[in-house]
Amino acid sequence: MDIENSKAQMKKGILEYCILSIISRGEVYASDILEEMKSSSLLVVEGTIYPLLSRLKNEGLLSYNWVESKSGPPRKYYQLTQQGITFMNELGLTWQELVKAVNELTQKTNNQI
Amino acid sequence: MDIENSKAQMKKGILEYCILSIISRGEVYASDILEEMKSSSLLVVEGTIYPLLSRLKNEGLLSYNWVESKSGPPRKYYQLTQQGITFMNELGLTWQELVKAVNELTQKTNNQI
DNA sequence: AATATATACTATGTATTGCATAGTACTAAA
DNA sequence: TTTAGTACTATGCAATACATAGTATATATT
Repeated sequence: MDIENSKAQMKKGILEYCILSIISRGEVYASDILEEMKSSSLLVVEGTIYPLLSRLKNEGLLSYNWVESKSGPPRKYYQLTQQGITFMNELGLTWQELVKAVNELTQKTNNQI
Repeated sequence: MDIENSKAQMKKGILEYCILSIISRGEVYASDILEEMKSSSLLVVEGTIYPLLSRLKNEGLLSYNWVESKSGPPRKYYQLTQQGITFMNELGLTWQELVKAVNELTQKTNNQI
């Protein structure tokens, strides 16, 4: 039985919310997001974030500008669309409800073990 | 863009923890768990819970006794194994760390929007 | 007694998602 | 010109929740 796998499963569903949240603070490109997630101990890798950004863009939650870089190929700087902002706020509510529900459910337990 | 889907994705990774937690309070069978989850606004359905219980049992986190029922076929009453208790506690730690990390990450944001 | 209904568990297939991996393309240093 | 670093793209795999259909048992209804 692998705790690492379960840990990864827990993380899965909230990546979307975290990434929208990071982008909402100001324009960033993929590597900025990777950095930010790493520093929050929510490790993510390239293979995860690029497809996710593409998906969110295709769904109309994000848009981007190409920006030239001095140290390599151009970068996609992402920003939230109006729809993205709305969606992020809904995810925030969902997250809070989830935390509340899980904490209530599991605290009943901890008192008895 | 479907908020319901994202909501479902968030829920995915924590079901395991919730179910172990419920079982740790005392022996229950599948329908008890379904009831408990529903009353915590963490809706789950049969098709989810039966395979999950089987998986956890095969992994050695749960064991069960057959108990006769007056209103239908016999029931599997589950309990945690020692390994299951250990694992549940690890999941609890993981959950708390995750909540902390996500809240810190997203609160930075909310202050600026 | 025979059928219908409710309950409980089983089995199979699907969709979504994170991730591993390999590949392309561009810039700058060596 | 080659090498290293950076940024994005494309493909396939594994894990999980869920939909759906099916099997089996006990009680209720006729």
